Amino acid sequence: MTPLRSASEPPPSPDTARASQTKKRTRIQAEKEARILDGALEVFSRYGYRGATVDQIAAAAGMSKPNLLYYFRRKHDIYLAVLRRTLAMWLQPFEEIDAAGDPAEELSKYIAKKLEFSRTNPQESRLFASEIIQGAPQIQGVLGGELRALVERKASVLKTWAAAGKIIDVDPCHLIFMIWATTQHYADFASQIEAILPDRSKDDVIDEAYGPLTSVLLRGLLPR
Amino acid sequence: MTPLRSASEPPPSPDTARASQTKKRTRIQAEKEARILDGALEVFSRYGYRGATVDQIAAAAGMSKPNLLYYFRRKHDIYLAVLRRTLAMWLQPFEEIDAAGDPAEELSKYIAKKLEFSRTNPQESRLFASEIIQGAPQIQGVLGGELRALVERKASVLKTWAAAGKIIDVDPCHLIFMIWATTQHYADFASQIEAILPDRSKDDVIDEAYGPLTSVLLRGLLPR
DNA sequence: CACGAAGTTGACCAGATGGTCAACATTTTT
DNA sequence: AAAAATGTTGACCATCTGGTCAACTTCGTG
Repeated sequence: MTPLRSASEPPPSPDTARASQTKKRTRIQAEKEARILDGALEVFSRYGYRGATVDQIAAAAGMSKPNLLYYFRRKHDIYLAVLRRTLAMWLQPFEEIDAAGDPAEELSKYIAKKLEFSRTNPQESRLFASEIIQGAPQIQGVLGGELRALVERKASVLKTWAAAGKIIDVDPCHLIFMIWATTQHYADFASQIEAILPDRSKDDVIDEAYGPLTSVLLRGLLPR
Repeated sequence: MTPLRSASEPPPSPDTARASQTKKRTRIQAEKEARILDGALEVFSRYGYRGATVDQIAAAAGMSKPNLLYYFRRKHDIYLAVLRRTLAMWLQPFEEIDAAGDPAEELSKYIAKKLEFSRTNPQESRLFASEIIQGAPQIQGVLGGELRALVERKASVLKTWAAAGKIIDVDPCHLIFMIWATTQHYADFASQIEAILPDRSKDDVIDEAYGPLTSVLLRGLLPR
């Protein structure tokens, strides 16, 4: 199981692939690597790791396969790079929950941010979901380390709020899961939603979702 | 796009594969086909359609590849068969929501059933999720047909309840999505949950989830 | 038990896939 | 402008994958 290195750490071994070089990047490197990550996101989010092919990714990135492999020597390296980028985006709103803020406002802001993420980054959401459904083989470490610590920290914030009578007193982890599940659903299960509500655009559905989500979750969470 | 045929319909063309024969099935057929579907569920739910290999499925079913292909001529046929079985299981609790029942009780029963499905059939849940994340290429028809009609019917039940002041008045489709998302989360994202709550068993987590889920959702849904 | 039907498999095939490499092209540096 | 570094690619290879087939074994039934 290859661990996820942060982009700033040096590569562990000699590696001619350009994407792993820590020294200065050329203009072309930066541009091509960005295109590759975008193409890879598209393909991996649709087919999962094993279902995606390097040829597909190269085509999506608008370059030849050998050219792509000049920047990322292995399919696996591309996957780790997109996954790392995605994980960072996924985590950010969660970190921003402010213990000092008003519970109702903080939670409704968090719900709004997660819903907005489902609108603007559905592929990232699906890539993440796909990795987890498949047992999170590549990011187990991060989930059990960084994410777990973060959840514990935020859970204790929710506990404080509960102790102060500001929200109801139930296991905060499950509250967090509820928010994750309901908001990510609009990205991960978009094709199901589209089939069920064919007359409404994806954007409209997410606009509509905001009301029911906040009203049910906040009504359910806040004391009367 | 191959449509999903129901198991009782005759095959569309001459087909020597045993699984598609409508006439009498031998003892061996029934047994082997069941083993294949179980093995296929295991593999497809873990790797998705493209990521799964026929060899893997054969191994999981405890037989040789040619032997497996004697019962299902194509990988695609196996996939459709498991998916069909899964879809039926997935739909059943939803159909059982009773318009004449008490809203609070009906909804809490439905939540309990879905949560129980996540406990007893996590692979089915993940297979279904995987298919939908990948754009539902095989079951678009069913989603836009049967499921859509079913959702419309149940949505109008919720609307009736809302009109009678028995639940709050928000778009019922989004309420349904909330219940689906929160309950399925415990199967689909099990590996994430396990990483975050490593001390609790899967079964315990689902036991714990029942309280927060019903209390938040019902508090959020029912009038004060 | 005999005979046809059903079930099983090793060997095989064509195409797809991840990855390499030598040769060539372009960009950057001196 | 020449040299060095960086970027690009067609052709190629080993392996994997879905699927076939002829030969063989086992099963059900009169």
